[in-house]
Amino acid sequence: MPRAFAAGDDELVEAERLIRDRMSGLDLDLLSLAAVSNVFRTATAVRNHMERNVLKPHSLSWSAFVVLFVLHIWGAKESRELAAEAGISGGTLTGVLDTLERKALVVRQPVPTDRRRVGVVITDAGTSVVEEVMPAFNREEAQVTGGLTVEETATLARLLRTVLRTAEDLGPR
Amino acid sequence: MPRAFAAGDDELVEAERLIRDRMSGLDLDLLSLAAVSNVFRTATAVRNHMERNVLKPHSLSWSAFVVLFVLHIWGAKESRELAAEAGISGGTLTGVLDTLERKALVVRQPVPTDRRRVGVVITDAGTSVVEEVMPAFNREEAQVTGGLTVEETATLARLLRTVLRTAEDLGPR
DNA sequence: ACACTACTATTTGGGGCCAAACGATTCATT
DNA sequence: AATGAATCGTTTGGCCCCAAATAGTAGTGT
Repeated sequence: MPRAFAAGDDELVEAERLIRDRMSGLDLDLLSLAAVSNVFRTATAVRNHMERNVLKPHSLSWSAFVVLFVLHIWGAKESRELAAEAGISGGTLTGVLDTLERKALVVRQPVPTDRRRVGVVITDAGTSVVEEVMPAFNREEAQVTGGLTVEETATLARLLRTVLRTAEDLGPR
Repeated sequence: MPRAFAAGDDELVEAERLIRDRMSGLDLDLLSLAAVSNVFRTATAVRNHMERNVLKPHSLSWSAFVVLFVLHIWGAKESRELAAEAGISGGTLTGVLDTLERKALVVRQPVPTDRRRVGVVITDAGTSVVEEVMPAFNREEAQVTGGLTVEETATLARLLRTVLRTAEDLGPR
């Protein structure tokens, strides 16, 4: 929803004219600005849409669903890997797991061989939730990409993967 | 960073095989799943990169910077529009403005004609920050899109804009 | 055995985020 | 003028988020 960096491809909207004017002295790469901005704008819009229409009815946060999804795919995971897989920090995962465990969608299990580590297992209730939410989720995904052809959708995924790799390889530095 | 929905175009990674297996009964549209997932993954990775390498040195949050940027472009804005432009809720903006005002980067001003409304003006210090951060920000944007040709970058922006429009038009329902 | 180092999940502190409730103000109808 | 609805920014409550500090555990070398 942020209109801040609004920028299409051909159509030059008022916002971008303004940006160009106000930033003229700064010698910016407006093309990459538009692309990256649209990544954020799109992600925000789609995520809001998903949270409101799919997740909220189940009282699930985004991260909670991702964690549940990962567990459903992989069966069980230890905290450490789970956080990496879900793309959140360890400290955040602790809170998310607290919430999920309170709802009995997930269970923490001590690892016998190493008392530092904690295993996480999805419960039957948790599995039910994923299997109920996932199709609805995917239905919305198909909706939001409905304006693209199949080829365009594939292209979009490919181009994004390239950017993703670059960003990850760039690292924190 | 979330590897959860990892999915490229041609290369079938382990994660997607697993997803296909575990979700085979659910009849999912894996193409739109891959595209949408990559939007999130890319947004998260790039945003993390930006926050760590560009924003954090200035002790700025993502939203704080967007708000500052909007104000720099438009000069001054009222709360209501500012929130819409920055893509955050009114309640969130209140907090962000508190933070920005505490740092003297922004000032709240009463609107004479309507005592419900509040105008927000960027200070000289705030302007300096934007003009200092923006080029660095854009440099990183150019970096992360460095793996794409100019045509591909433009295509990416265009495809995303289509998805963005669709998602916004879909609305909350 | 002992210290040292490295790793684990958790806690802490400071924000950010939203929806819903709230109080103040304005507008519309009467 | 007065009442009622609409609109504004803020507050509240609950969750998410991270980085840094912490406590507990395991491994390593001496």
